[in-house]
Amino acid sequence: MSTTLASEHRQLRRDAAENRELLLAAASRVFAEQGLGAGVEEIARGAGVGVGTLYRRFPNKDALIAELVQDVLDRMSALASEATAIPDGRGLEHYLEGSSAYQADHRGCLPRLWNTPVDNPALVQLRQKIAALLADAKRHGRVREEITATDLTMISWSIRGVIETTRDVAPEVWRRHLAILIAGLRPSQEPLHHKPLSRAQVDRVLQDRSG
Amino acid sequence: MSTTLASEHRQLRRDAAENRELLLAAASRVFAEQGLGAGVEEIARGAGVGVGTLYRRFPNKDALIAELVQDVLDRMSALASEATAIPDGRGLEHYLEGSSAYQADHRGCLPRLWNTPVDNPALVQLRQKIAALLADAKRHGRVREEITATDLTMISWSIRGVIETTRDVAPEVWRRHLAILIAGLRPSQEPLHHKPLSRAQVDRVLQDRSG
DNA sequence: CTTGATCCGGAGCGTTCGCTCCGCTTATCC
DNA sequence: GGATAAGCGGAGCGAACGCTCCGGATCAAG
Repeated sequence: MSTTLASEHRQLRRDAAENRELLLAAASRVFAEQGLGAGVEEIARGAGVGVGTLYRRFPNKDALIAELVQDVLDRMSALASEATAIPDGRGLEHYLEGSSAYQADHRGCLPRLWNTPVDNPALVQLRQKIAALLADAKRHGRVREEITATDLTMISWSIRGVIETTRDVAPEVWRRHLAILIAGLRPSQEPLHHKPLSRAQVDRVLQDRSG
Repeated sequence: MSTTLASEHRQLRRDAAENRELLLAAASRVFAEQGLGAGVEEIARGAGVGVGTLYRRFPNKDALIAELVQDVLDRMSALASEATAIPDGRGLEHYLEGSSAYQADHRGCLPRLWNTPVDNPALVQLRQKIAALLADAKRHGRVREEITATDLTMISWSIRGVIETTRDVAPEVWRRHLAILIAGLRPSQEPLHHKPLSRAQVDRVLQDRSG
């Protein structure tokens, strides 16, 4: 009863707070291994608690997933920051490889972004970093001018499709697919002929997934 | 009792045979609209019959899906044949666009290929046509030598990911994604650095999906 | 027309999955 | 240590889905 309403949620009993953390850790692990389709029972068992406890800490499965989004965004942001240090406009390629590798190791991590509001500060910040990487790549002539940030989002979705399809048989082929995509980003005589997604459309894709 | 055992399945009563066709037509339509997740009840209703009838004609849902594979393969083959007539090595690009457009209009059509045996004659033939298109594209310098037929399969999976993600918001953006991919296939100074899938790996991906 | 094999509809079974409810336990405060 | 609010496990609910079963309808051969 010591915290004010301003604080996110009221003080939990020590055991309850601990279980909450155990649940988040178990969920992260189970989702990474099995994808978001993993059952709540398995997550609870992984945390050493019952499903009842899970549902006392989180209103539903989606809310539990939403809490994990921050981790993904933080990891992506870290990757983007690392990439910023890379010279000659190669940072963008480095970032695309790193974020794809992360996706490959964490099954449900991209669809997990479903539930984040589009004005999530971490997301906004990540987008800024990616935009900077893109601008740098263009400046060094490694990416053509007509490529937009939304094209990079689309590329993520595309790589996700390859990873999901091939993970069991050839867990590293997405790298070849990414190489082809990167080659497609290079300056070229042939324009692309088709309009990119607008930012609003990307947001709607992310949002529509929640319902 | 007039047909010999050589014929696929014994003579059905007229009403039964008719219902069988109605079910296939309904399944094709419902799967195209809703994807393979559509319930059997809806398919039966679409055909104007009960679920019992569906299960008397087909041992299970997967078998019903498998019967539809032939349609998809036939359509793809037709597209590939059309593409063969296109000059200057542009046939491959035409085929990729056509098959992607077909996927965009028929939700479950690519995962539907799950259930086809890898030695399905129609599949073998389709692969030959695609290989010819690829060779022609290389001959005209529109695609680099290191690209393999399995890369094209991987590209299909990738486009499928984009289509599934964006269909509701921007049903045509997959075209931009494909344009980037095609640009990535063009001759280039930079080699791809990563090995392609082997044919056997592609087959295993298709096969593993059935279980 | 009769007769019997064939086929039909749809209620309902078993399973899976997200989620709730309740009798018992435990941390925390005095 | 005693009181009590908070927390706990897991049986079980309801919905969704693939599939089965059976009493009654229907086609077609004689």
